Amino acid sequence: MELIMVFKALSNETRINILIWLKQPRLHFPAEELQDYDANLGVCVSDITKKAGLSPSTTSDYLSLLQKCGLIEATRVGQWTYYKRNEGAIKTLNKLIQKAF
Amino acid sequence: MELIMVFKALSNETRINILIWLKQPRLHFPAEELQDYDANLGVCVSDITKKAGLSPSTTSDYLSLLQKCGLIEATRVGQWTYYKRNEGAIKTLNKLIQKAF
DNA sequence: CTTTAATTTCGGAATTTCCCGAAATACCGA
DNA sequence: TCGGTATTTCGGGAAATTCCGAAATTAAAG
Repeated sequence: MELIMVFKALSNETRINILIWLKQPRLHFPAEELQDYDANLGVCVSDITKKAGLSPSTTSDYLSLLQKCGLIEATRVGQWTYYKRNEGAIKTLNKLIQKAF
Repeated sequence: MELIMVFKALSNETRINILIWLKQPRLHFPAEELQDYDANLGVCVSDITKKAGLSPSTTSDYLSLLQKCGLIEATRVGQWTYYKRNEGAIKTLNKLIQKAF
């Protein structure tokens, strides 16, 4: 968990929002898109793409950046990739920030 | 307190370090440079410049960026500008991060 | 096997950030 | 007022980031 990488990841409005959306998917995504959220898989890339209003490639880039620094995790199921928050890592991050600053 | 501005400010190694150095100046700056730290003024730009190993102009830029997003505050005394942490703002930031993520 | 949908990878133009040196400004002391 | 030190402002080249579209990849479905 590189503190500086995390801050770079979070210094972009869309990426911050993705993390917030994934905290409460039910609040931020249409119900019919959330069948797999209930299975604890997360939300798939195309749903996040729609919500973000960016191109699929950019959204995919952002998601893998967030994943690289540990904030979210991916599960591939068939042709879909589901992303959800890594709550453990986020808790660790909060503690790290508390300690460092 | 713009969360995104704060993250941009913190996505640079030197600026992170400045915040950490200012948390415990006695630990990070030579004793003879700290007369004014005891007066609760903070640490002056040239001391921070030496420690950072960057040019005075860059250091000055960084300090005013950190100030703009509220993380530190400046006191001008004669020809010196002293910077110290804004502990209140940093506490607020921690809470904000806790709440948002 | 072919088509179609979901996602990722890659190349690149536009924009922003990094960090410097030169110049300007602020302030003090002689 | 003049010279010297501390700091800030400004212009800009180099490097990184933003975000796209095209192409490649993966996988389901017909």
